Amino acid sequence: MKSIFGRAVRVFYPGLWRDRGLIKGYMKRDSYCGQVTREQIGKNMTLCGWVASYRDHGGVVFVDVRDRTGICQVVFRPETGEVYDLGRGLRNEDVVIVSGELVKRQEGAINPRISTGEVELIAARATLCNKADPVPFLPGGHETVSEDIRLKHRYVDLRRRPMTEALMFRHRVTKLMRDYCDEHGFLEIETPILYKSTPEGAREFLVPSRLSPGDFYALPQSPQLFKQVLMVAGMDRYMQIARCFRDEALRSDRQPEFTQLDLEMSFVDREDVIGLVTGLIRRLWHELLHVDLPEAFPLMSWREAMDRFGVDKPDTRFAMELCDVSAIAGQSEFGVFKDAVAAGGCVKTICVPGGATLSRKQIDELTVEAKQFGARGLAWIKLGGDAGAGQMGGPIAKFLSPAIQQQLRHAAGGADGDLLLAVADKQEVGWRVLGELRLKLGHQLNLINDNLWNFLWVIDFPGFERDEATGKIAARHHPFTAPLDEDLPRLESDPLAVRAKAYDLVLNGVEIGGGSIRIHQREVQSRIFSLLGISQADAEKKFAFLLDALRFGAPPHGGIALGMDRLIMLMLRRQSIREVIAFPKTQSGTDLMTQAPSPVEASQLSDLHLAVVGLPASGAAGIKPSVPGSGA
RNA sequence: GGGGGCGUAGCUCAAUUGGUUAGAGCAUCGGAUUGUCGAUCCGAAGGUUGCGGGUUCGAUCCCCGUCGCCCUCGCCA
Repeated sequence: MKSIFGRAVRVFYPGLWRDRGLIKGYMKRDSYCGQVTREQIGKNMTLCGWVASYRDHGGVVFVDVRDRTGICQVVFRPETGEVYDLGRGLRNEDVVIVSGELVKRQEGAINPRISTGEVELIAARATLCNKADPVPFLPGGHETVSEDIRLKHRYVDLRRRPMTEALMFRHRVTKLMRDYCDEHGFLEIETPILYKSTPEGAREFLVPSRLSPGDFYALPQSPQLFKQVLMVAGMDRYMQIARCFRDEALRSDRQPEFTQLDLEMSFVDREDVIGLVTGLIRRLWHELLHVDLPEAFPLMSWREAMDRFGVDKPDTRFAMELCDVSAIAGQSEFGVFKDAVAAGGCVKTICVPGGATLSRKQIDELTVEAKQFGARGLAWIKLGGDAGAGQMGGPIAKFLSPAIQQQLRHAAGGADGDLLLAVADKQEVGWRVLGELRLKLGHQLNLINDNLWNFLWVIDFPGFERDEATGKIAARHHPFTAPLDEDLPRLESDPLAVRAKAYDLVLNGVEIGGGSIRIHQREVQSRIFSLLGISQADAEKKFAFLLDALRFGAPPHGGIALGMDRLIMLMLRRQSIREVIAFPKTQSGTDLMTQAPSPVEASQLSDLHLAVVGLPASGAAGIKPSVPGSGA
């Protein structure tokens, strides 16, 4: 059999091993534990791995040996002397090399629960490479170990089957992405990690410069500007599995450093990028999940997404869509509705199927939720129920005439037994509140079919929005996003109505990627800058290199970035991206295994011309608890 | 930065209204055991109840503070 690693690894130190009472012999792995099969019965082979479990019957001893591919049972027999003695001394997570004949298991001793359960290796030679201390938890255990323990001893955690599989799966995803991009003419090009600070958007990690005292690099939030420069440079198509950094609060689907599949293409329009990425996703699902996705994913305008689902990343696996009933509710005698519509706002509803059975307490909880998202209150109407068939119940029903009630019921598509929830407010509040309640209720009422893979492209995003705090116009995506051609004339007259050539890829209500066609004309770029209140001087200062590049021959170009961590999390149906990242950080940005971040030597600080100031009184520079939770 | 949950043996969890020496399973150690596979049986060892303070005759339990982890809102062009 061919060597797995393609080269022999010299690890044989006879003297050392003999001193430790180990078995002599030079053995090189020729098989992986999880890959031994019936067809190999009768062959001699050598396995390497970790002791997953041992069962000592006084005579025969069974040891399950595990490597990243799986588990194989090894049998130690008394007649093998010192090999047997070694075998019966093995404990969990000891590292061993075992050679012997692969045999068919006896009748009745077959274990159908593991793929190698029909065979076993009869140990003829064995080497104990390293005795393991008792591990904090067993990788094969059935109990759920708390996440901080897992993170602290990640090397043990990664031996657990689900984690090993996640990392192997992740490898296949990135491999396939590279292959696909290569087939489509992309070049993989690295971009700098030490980058220039561009204080738009997310907070950046800063890196002090020793050679330029007082100056700083920043870690890139994404390689955005570099990939555009690569297009100007004529590379035509660029891809990178790129690490990105953002110093913002963490969530279960957010890490301070994360990975994107970053793409950029020249001489393309929106449809080209969408088509290419759709093809990539279809390939991934076909080859890795054995699911055939439709040839094209639905396109939905941002406006339609907001009107129907209240969010710009709709989960279309269930209905319960938003319904604007302003025209009807504005005619009613219910002051809250009437006033909201009169003030230029709206009345929106969702119809909760079977929701009439919700208790008053549950509805009150929804109201609390609604207020959290900015609503002043939540109106509710029960259809049918105590009020009688075809009637409406609840505190506001009495303000609604029979005619209005009929129209409402018809518009919202409700039937007896349903619950109407209504928000009367500004349009944005209506979207937000009902969009969030829809998702919450969708989960709560089990309306979501977990087997669906509902992809869609959200397009025609607004290019700009008004910053609530400053009142200024701000770019929604980034200031290099091209507006739709037909909206260009309105850039100055009605900027908030200008739509962008931006697109997001959404899967089951999760944004897994986004991109845009960029501006490649100087004239358009300066109009955008003046709209955003960025002076020529400011623009030069912040983005000089990009503006220069645009002057010296920029092709039309556009691209996209896919969030690798989220994508793989969804493919594997994990609850957190930490389950698909080898060494993730905690919610407070610390690494429990390495204890990063940590204080540094005073000399390191002085080399960098840095001084630590403004720490809380108790925390003098360089002093903090060394081990979490230990109080040490 | 705000809100919430959790913190007891190496791990997963118990512990009556605040009451005697804080228990169990797994892991570890010793012994038995020749077909197990979450092996089984007998025995042993293992604890600053995250840390600090307070209330009390008495605190794992109640109160305050603090640290850590998770969820969530803000935040993430």
